Amino acid sequence: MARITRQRTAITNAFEQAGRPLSPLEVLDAASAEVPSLGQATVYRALRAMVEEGVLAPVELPGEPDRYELADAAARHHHHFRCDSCDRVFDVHGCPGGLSNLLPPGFTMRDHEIVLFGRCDACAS
Amino acid sequence: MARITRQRTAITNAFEQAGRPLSPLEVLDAASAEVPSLGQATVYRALRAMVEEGVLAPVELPGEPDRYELADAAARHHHHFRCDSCDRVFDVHGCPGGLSNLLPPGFTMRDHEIVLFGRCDACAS
DNA sequence: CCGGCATTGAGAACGGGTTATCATTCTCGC
DNA sequence: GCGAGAATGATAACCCGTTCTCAATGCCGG
Repeated sequence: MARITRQRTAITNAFEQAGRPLSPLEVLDAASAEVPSLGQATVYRALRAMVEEGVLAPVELPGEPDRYELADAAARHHHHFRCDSCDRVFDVHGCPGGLSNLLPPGFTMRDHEIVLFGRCDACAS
Repeated sequence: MARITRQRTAITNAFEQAGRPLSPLEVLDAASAEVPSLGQATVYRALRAMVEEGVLAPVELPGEPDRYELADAAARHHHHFRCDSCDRVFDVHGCPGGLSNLLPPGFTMRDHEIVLFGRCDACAS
């Protein structure tokens, strides 16, 4: 995984232009505009490689296939919003905090995840 | 789905004794103590029927198969804790609130989910 | 206590997301 | 510009949770 190919460039562009977590299929759709012959095997290979390289971070939501987002975006603590209508996922910045107060006695918290569900701005209208 | 069988009774007992969300396999393990011949098809059938009857509610967490919990427990707003060590899921009562403040402009929130990760009391020691 | 028929259980089949295969194509060091 | 070998793409295969199949079992109304 060292060579810079048209396919990898198109995949990277897809993430930079989207600015939100993308599923493998969304990546395929977006990058296909740039490289029409793009196959899903290539997308999966690239995603895996980019996660190993630390360029992408996986985003997993309940009951759905993994999505991915650029690691530098993931580095800033944030959560996710999933639109009921278009199924797209968006980053949500900020965090209510105080979650450790909810823990039962004897439990210790390492991390937490918050997912909001509703309608995005495009679908709300 | 009208008959009361040993299998269904054992499955119901498993939930009442556990007091936490159970995966189909956890249900199979627990109820097998009471009905050794229990098959997984029966567990899946019973879970589906009980969800349709409104007795159970599904609990979905990122990257894992669905779990289920008694509907009356689910009726009270709560969230979930997943132990890194034993993979069990527990209910967590309470909610930080104020999540709608995190929404980007134009977005509307219908619901939210919070999952805490860490070690349960049994695994912390 | 019978008998109809819903339920069960073992195993096969399914479905979707993901990964492997392998001949072909393309990148890039030289 | 060459050539080694990495990357690609079409397709088959895989994984694993879930559902189906069907003969055997067992619940329960009468």
